[in-house]
Amino acid sequence: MKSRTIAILAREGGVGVETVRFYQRRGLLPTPERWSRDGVGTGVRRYGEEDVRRLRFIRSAQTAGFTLEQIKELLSLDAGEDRARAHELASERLAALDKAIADLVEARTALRRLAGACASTDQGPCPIIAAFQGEAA
Amino acid sequence: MKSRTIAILAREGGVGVETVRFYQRRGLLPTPERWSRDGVGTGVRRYGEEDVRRLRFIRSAQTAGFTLEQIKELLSLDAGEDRARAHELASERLAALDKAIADLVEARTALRRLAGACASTDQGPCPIIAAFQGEAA
DNA sequence: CTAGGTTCCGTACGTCAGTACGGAGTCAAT
DNA sequence: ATTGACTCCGTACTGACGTACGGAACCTAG
Repeated sequence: MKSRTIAILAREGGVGVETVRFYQRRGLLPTPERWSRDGVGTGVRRYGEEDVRRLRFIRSAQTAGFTLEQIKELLSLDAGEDRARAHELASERLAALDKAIADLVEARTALRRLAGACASTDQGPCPIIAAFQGEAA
Repeated sequence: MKSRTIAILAREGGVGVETVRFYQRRGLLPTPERWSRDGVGTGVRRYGEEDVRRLRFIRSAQTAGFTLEQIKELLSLDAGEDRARAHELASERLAALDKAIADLVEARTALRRLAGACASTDQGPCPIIAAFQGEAA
């Protein structure tokens, strides 16, 4: 089972070793006991499938815009029964995500106009500020 | 013309006074000379329409994901002739914007499934981690 | 003319999410 | 058994974007 060293866990999760340690300090990942096969010395910590899944989940949740603090809460909810809270967190984030997407689409429209205005003539200054006026949130 | 105090400029631009000063330090907004109507004392700095426009542009460009450093460059280009550079900056950001939007849409899909999985049953833990597996960039 | 609110300025602090460093201990291969 | 890579741990630093503080100067209303 728990055969991975921290470097392997990090690689499988697509992050750096320092990041794993950072998540442990933040309570997002468990810090297993040190362990040595032959019982000699203090050994190093070893990680299993479950840790890889948690780590990958953290990355996914981050792309959904959750903060590490919120992800920590989601992870704790995963083991518990408080589906109301889980649903609440998800809904809040979903609304924020909708707004973020709308904002970005709007910004893209404004920016396209900038690029267009810039390309439409080929002399003099590019009217950058004008291209943005009245746009975006 | 230049009749606004810094607090008024800040309010019209939708930011705080300290933020205006911060932008000045970063070279995104000009720092006009102090000026007193009656010629007595050193006076305070006054701001006009142009400053409001610049400030609003900064906010818009930020929602388009430009960093303050890039916005500074855009502002300097606005006065100049280097439309090739302006076009380059805009194109780069446009591509980044497209990717960001796609990522967020993907994250939203994953999150919707989470909320759905959570709502589909009403007992036991909400399968949060499972709902995300294999999703998102 | 005085009380209060503002402005000005430098410097310090805050947040979020890491990244880097350095020395001691540990592990795996030769 | 030695070498070289990796682990552990605390602490410090980064970068992007502000926010707060504190004292002196200033401006405005009563």
